[in-house]
Amino acid sequence: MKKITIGEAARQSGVKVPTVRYYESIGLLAAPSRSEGNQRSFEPADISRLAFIRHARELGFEIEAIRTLLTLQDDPHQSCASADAIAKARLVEVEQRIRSLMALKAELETMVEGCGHGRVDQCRVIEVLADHGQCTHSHH
Amino acid sequence: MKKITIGEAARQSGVKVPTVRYYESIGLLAAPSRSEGNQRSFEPADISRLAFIRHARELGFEIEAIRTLLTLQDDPHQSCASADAIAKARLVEVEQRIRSLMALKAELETMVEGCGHGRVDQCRVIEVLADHGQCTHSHH
DNA sequence: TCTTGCACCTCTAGTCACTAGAGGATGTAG
DNA sequence: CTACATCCTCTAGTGACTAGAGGTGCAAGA
Repeated sequence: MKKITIGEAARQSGVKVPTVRYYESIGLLAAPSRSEGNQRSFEPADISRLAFIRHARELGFEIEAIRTLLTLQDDPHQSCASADAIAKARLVEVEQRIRSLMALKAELETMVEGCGHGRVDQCRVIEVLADHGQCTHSHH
Repeated sequence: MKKITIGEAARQSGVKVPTVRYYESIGLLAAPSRSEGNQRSFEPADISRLAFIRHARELGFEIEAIRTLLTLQDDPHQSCASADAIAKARLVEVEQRIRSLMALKAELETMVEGCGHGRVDQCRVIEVLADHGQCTHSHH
């Protein structure tokens, strides 16, 4: 019976206040009931949902993927094959992203090590950027 | 003396045609001379500059960082300390990003492994998302 | 009771780095 | 000369928010 304000919901879920309103506006969260003075009044289930969304966002899932995941969660008798597929796809993406960031890290290290803190014309940072500019290496 | 069209510049630099125009519009690339019929005519130096930008973008540098890097490149008698600082900051970011992606990968693996391809109410993917939802772990 | 002051409301516009599309002009090969 | 690719400018859209203007609601202290 205690009314949960948007500020409280934000604090408990870790989602910012304007973001909660944004999620409502795009239909990721059902519009909550309102107080006499037109203020949103959330229920505990909304907090869990917001926390779910936040966690999924932190894991890098896109809003549309989260929408699917939430639909699945709303109907627990469905097969979880799609949830599994979404997570697997994300795993592949993440593995790819890690690989390319490792390559990038190596490249940045070469730059930074090579920089003797002299003038720009001897600078490895600029040089590496310019030199590799000609190459056609694959993008993410 | 041979005129380089925007299409040719795009092909040689690996930057797409509309993106070349976009870079010109934000002042990252000087406006090139024009043909009688108002078509852009680039010089070889523009191609190098575009390739430099492309490479830096692939390495995840932001446009404003690239703008600084380009200013530095334009005046090679400056100290390269700022180029070095930019690259170092980026390296720290990348290392952090790799660390959090590794954690994410582990979490996704738990999800996917645990999924017995049954119904949603036994699904690890949904469960992990919902359970960790309550926790307050640091973001990106 | 009044008033201070924070939290809430809606709405629009801005962010970043492009990308897409409309509607029209130019340049080149056959 | 006629296709047709390529070019031009312009506006608007993307994702996932974030910021700000201008106003209302509400709880606590004087």
